[in-house]
Amino acid sequence: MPFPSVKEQLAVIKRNIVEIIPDDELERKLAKSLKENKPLRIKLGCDPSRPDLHIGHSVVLQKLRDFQDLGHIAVLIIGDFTAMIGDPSGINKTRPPLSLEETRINGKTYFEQASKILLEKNLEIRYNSEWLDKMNFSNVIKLASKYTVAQILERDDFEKRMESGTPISLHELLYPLSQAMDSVAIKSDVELGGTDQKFNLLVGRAIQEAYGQEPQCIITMELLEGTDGVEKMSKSLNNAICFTDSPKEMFGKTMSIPDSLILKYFTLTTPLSNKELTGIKTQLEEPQNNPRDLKVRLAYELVKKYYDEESAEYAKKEFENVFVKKEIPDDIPEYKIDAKELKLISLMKETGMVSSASEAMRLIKQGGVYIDGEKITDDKFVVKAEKDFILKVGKRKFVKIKV
RNA sequence: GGGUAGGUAGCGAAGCGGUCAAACGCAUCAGACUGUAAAUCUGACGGCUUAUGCCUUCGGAGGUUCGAAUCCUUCCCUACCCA
Repeated sequence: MPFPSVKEQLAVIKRNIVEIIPDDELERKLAKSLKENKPLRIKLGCDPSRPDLHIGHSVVLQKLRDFQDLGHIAVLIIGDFTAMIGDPSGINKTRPPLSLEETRINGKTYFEQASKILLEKNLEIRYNSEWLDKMNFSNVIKLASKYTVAQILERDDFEKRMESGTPISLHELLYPLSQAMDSVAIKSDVELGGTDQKFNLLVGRAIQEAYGQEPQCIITMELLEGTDGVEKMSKSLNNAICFTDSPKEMFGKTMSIPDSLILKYFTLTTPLSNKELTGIKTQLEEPQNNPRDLKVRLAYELVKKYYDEESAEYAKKEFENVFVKKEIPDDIPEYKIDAKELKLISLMKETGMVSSASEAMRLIKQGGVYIDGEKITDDKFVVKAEKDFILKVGKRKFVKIKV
């Protein structure tokens, strides 16, 4: 008997989620699957236009994994079709449409990263161009007839954009429907998503019903704020901790999150048990504890999860060295220079530490540039290439200059 | 199809013939203080080997003027109202 009891399953499923809609329906589906010994199909859609996964994504991926562990089928939908069209939603005009090939490549790296969390068994990967690309205009009209303008405009961001007068392209109104078609195509029983996806997920229910299917349950999960502590984590906002970040980066970025997020990060992104989480909560409330120490633990856990214990240990040590003891990190990029003498400004530009000479100048004047630990304040400083040295720019950029 | 209001640096938003590389706010970066936290303070924030200098910017293209983000023509784009 592969499936645990409904009760046991629900206990796992309900951990760290915001909402199940409708609650009792999920229970029924689980009971039925148990009775028929047939796994549920759990859908998660992803956008391959940005192939870098971050720990914000991990929240929902982890939930998908939970379902896998319970014996259900995870259906990962790569939204290559959508990515091919591009998503010129008002603000995001710059996002270029991808070619089919690019979406495949991204889809692949997406999967590679996701496999840090997902199991290979009980996994089905589907590209939505498989069915969406085949729809002709009459199919689209038929689909569009199943939902009303008023219903679509209920969506929060549409409403806001209407109010503020930002443009909404017609095809954007169709996106929720195309996502809903994915649910129809793969006959999903449950769809996962962040709370911001609630609307889209609900449309999925309506459309499945309109196409004569039993509607999926939806499960929404908390969104994770980025390292800035305000905006939701996103690569383009530059506040993301990515799966592909090096252990050191991952550790450092984690250390920079605001205190208020420590518990949330622990809860949503680490495998700690409820009991351990309670312990952390208590510690955070006790004033004699420095929240920094808990962040160190958090950063350690994260690196351990995405790499291993050894990397975590190393990242921690490096962090202590560089930022607490103000020492130079072990491994820093190297750059070889040929000239015997070189203006510091040129060097900074050449090594890519700054993007313009003006910026270099500014940094020097502001006291953010060090050579072998010595602050350089003269913007006309000329580097003499006699021996190797370490150039430090700003808080965390180092380069070793080789002669 | 008709009308109205608009398009300014990463975003928001002033400016409406010279003193505009363009106020202000946010974001960003650096410095101080710290726990690479928050808050706060200081400074920077188009480019140029930093200059009381030059170059490129105010939707696009032309034009008027000694001089244009500011005026004119035209084109493109957006929202709103009417049909």
